[in-house]
Amino acid sequence: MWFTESVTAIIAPSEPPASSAGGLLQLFRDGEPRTRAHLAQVTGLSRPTVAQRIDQLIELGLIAPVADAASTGGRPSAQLAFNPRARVVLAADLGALHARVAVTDLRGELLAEISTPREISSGPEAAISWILDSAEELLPGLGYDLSHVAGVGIGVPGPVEFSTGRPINPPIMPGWDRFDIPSAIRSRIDAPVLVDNDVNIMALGELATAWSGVTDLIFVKVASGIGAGIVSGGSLRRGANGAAGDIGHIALARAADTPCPCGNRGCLEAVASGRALARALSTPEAPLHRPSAVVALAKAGDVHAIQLIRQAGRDIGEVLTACVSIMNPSAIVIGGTMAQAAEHLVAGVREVVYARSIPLSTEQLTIAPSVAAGNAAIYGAAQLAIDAALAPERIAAALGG
Amino acid sequence: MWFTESVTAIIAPSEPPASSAGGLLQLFRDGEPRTRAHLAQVTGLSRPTVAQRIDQLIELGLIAPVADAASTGGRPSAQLAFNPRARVVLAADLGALHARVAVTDLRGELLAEISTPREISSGPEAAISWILDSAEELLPGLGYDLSHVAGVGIGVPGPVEFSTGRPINPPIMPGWDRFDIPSAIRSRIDAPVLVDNDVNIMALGELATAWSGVTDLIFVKVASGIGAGIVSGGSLRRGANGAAGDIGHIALARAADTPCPCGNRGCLEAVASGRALARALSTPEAPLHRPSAVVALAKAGDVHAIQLIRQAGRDIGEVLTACVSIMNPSAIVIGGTMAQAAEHLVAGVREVVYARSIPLSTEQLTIAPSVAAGNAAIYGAAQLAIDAALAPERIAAALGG
DNA sequence: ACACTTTTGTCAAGTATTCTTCATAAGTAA
DNA sequence: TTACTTATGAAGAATACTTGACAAAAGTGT
Repeated sequence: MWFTESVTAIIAPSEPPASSAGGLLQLFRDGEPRTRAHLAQVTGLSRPTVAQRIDQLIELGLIAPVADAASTGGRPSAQLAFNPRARVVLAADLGALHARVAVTDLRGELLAEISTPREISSGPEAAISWILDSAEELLPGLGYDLSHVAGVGIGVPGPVEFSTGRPINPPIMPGWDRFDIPSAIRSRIDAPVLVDNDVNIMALGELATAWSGVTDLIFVKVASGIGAGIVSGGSLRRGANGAAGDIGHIALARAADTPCPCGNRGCLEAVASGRALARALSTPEAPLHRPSAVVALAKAGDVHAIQLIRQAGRDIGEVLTACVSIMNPSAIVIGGTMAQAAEHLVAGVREVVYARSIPLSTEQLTIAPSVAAGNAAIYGAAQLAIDAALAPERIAAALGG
Repeated sequence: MWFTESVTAIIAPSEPPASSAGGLLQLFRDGEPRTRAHLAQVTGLSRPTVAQRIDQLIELGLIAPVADAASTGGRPSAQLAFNPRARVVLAADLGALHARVAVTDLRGELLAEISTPREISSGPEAAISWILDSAEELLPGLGYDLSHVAGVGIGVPGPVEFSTGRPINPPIMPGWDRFDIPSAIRSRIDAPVLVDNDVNIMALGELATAWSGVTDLIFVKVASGIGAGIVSGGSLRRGANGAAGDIGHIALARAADTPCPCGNRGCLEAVASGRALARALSTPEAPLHRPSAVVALAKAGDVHAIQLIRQAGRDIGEVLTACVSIMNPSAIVIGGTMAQAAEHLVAGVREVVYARSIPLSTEQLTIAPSVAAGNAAIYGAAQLAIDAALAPERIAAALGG
């Protein structure tokens, strides 16, 4: 059954020919301008055909002429380039205690955003309304309205069934269980809506921002908790239940006796998360509640805080060594609140990973702090939306309708 | 650069339209017979178009008419089915001390095979010759010759650069480093040649044999050493250096002080592999050299051996718990020599994995001994060859030439 | 200013592919 | 046997793509 369906999807005519206008558009997504002659050459299509496809894309506004190329002795080629401002996408990052909505262009460039403290526990209806209202607030100033939104990407702090966009038993999102987020959004926006958990979204954002060309990457978010987004073979791996990358609850020898809120003992998260560090640094006189407080101490030069962060890096490195052996990635990126003290954290991770792994696995391995940093989630959400919005089948539909 | 190239590949005309004859063939690979009308419906193509494609496939012999379907009141539909005997593939499994070659049909059914003790250390030229000579010995009896070989799949006991089919720094394959296996085979067989390490091949074999429909599976080979083949999102993940799945050298708390031949201490393999168990059970009077000897003891009811195997299962389970958290597979399959004592090994694995993992990850997780067992490698090699042989672009080429 | 080069854009014709239509074949039910 | 149903196969119509050609555009060099 699955087989029949999946293969049907491959050969169904709804899937446009790979060399359609949509396929041509993919070539432009790197932002490089191209001439029609060049396109005809690389695609193998004839010039009239390319010209016709290009006309369609110009019609949609997705491609626009730019300054001509330098002449090579005769008439200079007219150059065409992707027009990322033809439409916009909505990117939303919902955290436990904050929310952020951004409008980006089709390259993922941030055009405007609203960020506010906001509790996810106030429920899905309110959150979705807030996203949509924020969008309607931001768009006019940019010269757009809801009808220009080509896609919506949303990150939430919990597990999500990606195919339906519904949170599944999220521990910190009361009222969200199996709530149909895409339908709620689509009541006011006619565009694809993609929902994923925040860590996956951040992995995508980091990948798009700083690691284009990398096909195997692990993004580790170290904040209150610890999680990872796994990119393998060029795309995000979500696993059978969308639970892939949940490295916070892998057992750590050093943590054997420490209880973890998950019910087990010895989880990585129980000793190396921002929450754990905050607790360890708390004194009755000066209790610390947030991971950011730990970072602040470290930045202020507090030796104890720095030592603890470094040790947390080692602990995380211990678990990442297993990840490296299993996945053999070419990059490990450390993000999340605690990565604001990245130097100490990354140093600890490197120390352990390079010491423990077999040479073949670390030969091409880079371990680095997140480049996208605080913007990883919003960039990732935008990326998810853009990929859906510019998929060839969607372009074909736009031309057909 | 990478981007341009990969997208070019997508839209290049050499890539046949998804609805080509080759695409149609994929529908038949499940073995179910189908009518032309049904095909037209599921593909969205018109009946004459389907008929023409089918004619091409019949021409190639890949599709053949079978008994008509029951009439539904009028003329009964002619049914068509995949003809797995149109051609054959060669599957080879080279181990450290044995070698095996099989001829299978295009469904992976074993038609004939040769198996022999053979040292991989005798070098690549001799091994390749042996494979080819064996093929020429087996094929005539089946009514085929080398020209009917549509693909060759080879498993070797070491890391391989899959894209080129060359072993890379293999520890136990002296003389094979960077040897171009596909070229050597192609000197006598004009067909795609795929080479991969034995564990990956076994994972594919197991997947094809017993887990069709499963997209996320971890196959663990427990023999002299310990390794895993990772299937995620429906295909094998090899990682950045082809080193993915190397779980034998993940650190294990219980093994902290045990030295491992890899140079590190505390590797899983150092305490839970067949080699380690054989050493642990050896006495000066009765030294054990092979994992199979350990299995034999267990089968004979030796309590100490059984206890050790069970503990090895727990140790492996410890590492697999990390794998489960990272990949969230829906199946873990235990294979390799030691899996001949599967009940004890799997019991140990289950004990730890189900105890340690978070519920969401284990919700749909099956842990089971290999079904393909001793045939996993040869089935996997066949599968690799078949997939390459029946790829749409190859069908298109066959029709074009 | 003028000839030359090179690219673009477009048109007409030719080819290949796919769809539509219709006659025919092969069964069932009365 | 006859009427009816359904699948098949072939011919013609429609569509999409390619080829080749050519005029126009926009540069360079004299």
